[in-house]
Amino acid sequence: MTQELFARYSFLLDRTARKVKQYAQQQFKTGEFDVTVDQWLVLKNLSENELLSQTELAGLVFKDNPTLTRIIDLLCKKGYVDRVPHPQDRRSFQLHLTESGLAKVNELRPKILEIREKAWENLNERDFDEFKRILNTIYQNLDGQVIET
Amino acid sequence: MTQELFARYSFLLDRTARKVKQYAQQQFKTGEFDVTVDQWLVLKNLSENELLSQTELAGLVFKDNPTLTRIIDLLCKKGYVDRVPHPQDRRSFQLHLTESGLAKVNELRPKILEIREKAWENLNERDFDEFKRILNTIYQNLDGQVIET
DNA sequence: TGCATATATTTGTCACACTAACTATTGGTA
DNA sequence: TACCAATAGTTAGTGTGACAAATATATGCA
Repeated sequence: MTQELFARYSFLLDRTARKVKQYAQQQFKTGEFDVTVDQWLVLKNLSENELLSQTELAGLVFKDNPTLTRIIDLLCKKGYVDRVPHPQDRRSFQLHLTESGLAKVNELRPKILEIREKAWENLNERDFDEFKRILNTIYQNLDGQVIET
Repeated sequence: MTQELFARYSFLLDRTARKVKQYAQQQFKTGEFDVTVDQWLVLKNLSENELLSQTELAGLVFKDNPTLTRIIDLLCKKGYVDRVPHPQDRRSFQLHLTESGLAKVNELRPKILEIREKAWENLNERDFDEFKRILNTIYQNLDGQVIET
């Protein structure tokens, strides 16, 4: 196999992932969304799953614990999330979206879907399926674990 | 279009890009390569293009100038790169790979190609072409500029 | 010549990723 | 019961990424 050529995937992948994040973040900023792209991901998952612990949430969004700790810190400071002590396990918290956090999610959700669409101009549903398949295969190749879509 | 579904691409893309970088970095570490993944990218490009300015190099690797400044700082500290004052333009440097830097590139290149291969298990050349095409389309959609492969 | 504007690089700030080390707590088990 | 391994979360250190602002130098043009 054309090793040199294939090795470029890592460069293209990294470059595109950064562009996608940067584009979204820019839109977030001009729209004064008051959250970052990663903070949004966390908020969104919290709105779909109440009472998660930080570790559970970290698993959902595929971030490590230290990263999640800091994102939650910021979201608490902004008043979108509360850390509620777990009733049985004093090591752990149940994450709770505040009213303000829920309002934020509902406000942003449609706007963000619109932002996300821009990437798919000139691409169709088959491209999307292919893309998803390849991304997930790469992920699995390097992770050695089974993942769901 | 199934907006919600399509919007997942950003998550999958980000997750996979991080996994790819993390996997490589881990291999770099156990192999005691003495550089990070991004530092490697910079070294590699320097080995293929002598006498670049920082801005030119930044364009090649798609990093912004401040980021590149810091990466070059580290590579200088490690003795792999020198900043040579530009003979005509006193604002600018010509980046020069030291002997040690060149040796490092030659030492690492084959090892890194091997590491990069792992991602492509169960995938073929057509997948690679598709992947490249989609990544580049997304990039262009969000960038508005023409890019070469 | 003399100034306005553009360019190359650096610095500062905030956010995120990954690792390692650390605290507090839990739960099983000898 | 006393211990010990596992778990939840945090802190610290380093590297990277984006953006804005600062500095130094170049260049074009009146």
